[in-house]
Amino acid sequence: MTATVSSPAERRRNKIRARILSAAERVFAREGVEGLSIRRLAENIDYSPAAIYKYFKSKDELIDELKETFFELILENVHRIADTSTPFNERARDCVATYVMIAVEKPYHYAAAFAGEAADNRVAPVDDEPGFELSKKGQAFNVLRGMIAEGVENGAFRSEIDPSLAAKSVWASMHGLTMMIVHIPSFPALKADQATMSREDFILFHADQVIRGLEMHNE
Amino acid sequence: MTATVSSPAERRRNKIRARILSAAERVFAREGVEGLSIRRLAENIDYSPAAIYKYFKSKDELIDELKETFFELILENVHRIADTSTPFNERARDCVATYVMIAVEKPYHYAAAFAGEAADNRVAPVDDEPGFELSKKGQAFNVLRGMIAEGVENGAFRSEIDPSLAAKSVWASMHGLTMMIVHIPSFPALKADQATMSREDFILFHADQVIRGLEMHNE
DNA sequence: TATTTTAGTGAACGGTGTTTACTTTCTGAA
DNA sequence: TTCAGAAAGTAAACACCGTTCACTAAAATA
Repeated sequence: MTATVSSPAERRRNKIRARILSAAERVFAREGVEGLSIRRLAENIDYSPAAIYKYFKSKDELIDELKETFFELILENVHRIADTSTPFNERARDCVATYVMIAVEKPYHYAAAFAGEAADNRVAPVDDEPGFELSKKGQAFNVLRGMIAEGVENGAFRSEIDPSLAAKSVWASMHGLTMMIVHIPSFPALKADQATMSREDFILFHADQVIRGLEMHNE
Repeated sequence: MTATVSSPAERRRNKIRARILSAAERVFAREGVEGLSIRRLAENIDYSPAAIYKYFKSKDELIDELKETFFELILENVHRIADTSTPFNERARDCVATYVMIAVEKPYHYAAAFAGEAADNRVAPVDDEPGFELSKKGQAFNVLRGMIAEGVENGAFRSEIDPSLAAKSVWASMHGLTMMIVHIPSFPALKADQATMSREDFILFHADQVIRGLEMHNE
């Protein structure tokens, strides 16, 4: 599709860029923003600190790329579950659970992805913006919205539900559990109360609660 | 209760400590951790940077006190709603909504309260630990757990629900919405989709979803 | 080949949290 | 009242940080 008739120079450049990114990824995954310094990174790949700035405008831009790649991973996994043919309610629940499970595998990435004040949180292009490409985060949101719309249509969820609104609410709930686990490593066990449930089971329990909130009540 | 027969020296010391804290609070509320530097704080109260360290062991310890005071505010507000005599389901929903609404009034405080890896997240004292005092955060959690236990008892919530577990799930959902609003200032409006609902209404909608997840289904 | 672009660097700027050695001020007991 | 010891406060330094600038060396282009 995209014709990549890159010159040798360009290919060499991309290679070095990739080396920087992969060194950064390694440090970042282990120690987060705190541990990742330009100077340390430069030493790691045997360049001067200033050299990094020939490849990235700033530390933030570098980290942004790590985050985007990470959300690509989340998106792939959620998509895989969403395209399954298991019963709808179970499938919806597993999507929520999968988001959390993959996300918490790289706690620093996830936390960083939401740390910046006003990252790119678009959800649709405005009119016909030319080169617009939705962020992976935005794409993941759209999968969620589509799934909820499906539930409303097939009668699994309450008919008065607005899929866009509900998707935001569900997303907030997923986000919350993920952040809890990220920031409180022992979660759901709180200090001095015996853990009564494994983390995986708790994630499924939570996902179940979230989906239940959307379902029909016959009251 | 606590006999405060403080010497003049001690009172003077506490006064200065309080002055430091209040200057820190002012800066922190406006600009967060990034904006609050020891040097700037020192200049603000006309002391040398090193002087701060006679009153606080580290910047982190100083900020910890700001966070605890902040959670005291949340706790008070949630308690006030919990002690109301409005119908149970409505009351439960309002507790959740209030937590979020108060929390987002000081975004930097809330974000910081969960930023540190392993803060104090106890929920009960181990056996008879002598001078143990539950953090305000922990106390707020206990209010939530009590309320859910009440719901299970009076039949509003499903009988198989474990209040401790459910409280963690609900807490995660509240936390998630709060974090979303904190990190994405325009939430629930996402870029390039028209905001279809005010923030207050969305918080109530979310709280409602969360409580619904606990309710009986007659399926 | 001559010229322009690019890759890479060392040194500096202005900032950070924290420690250390030092002086001054206050306090509590003989 | 005097005097030892504690406490309050400080200037200067340490070891970092992200970023910029002036510069050289190498490669690409014309």
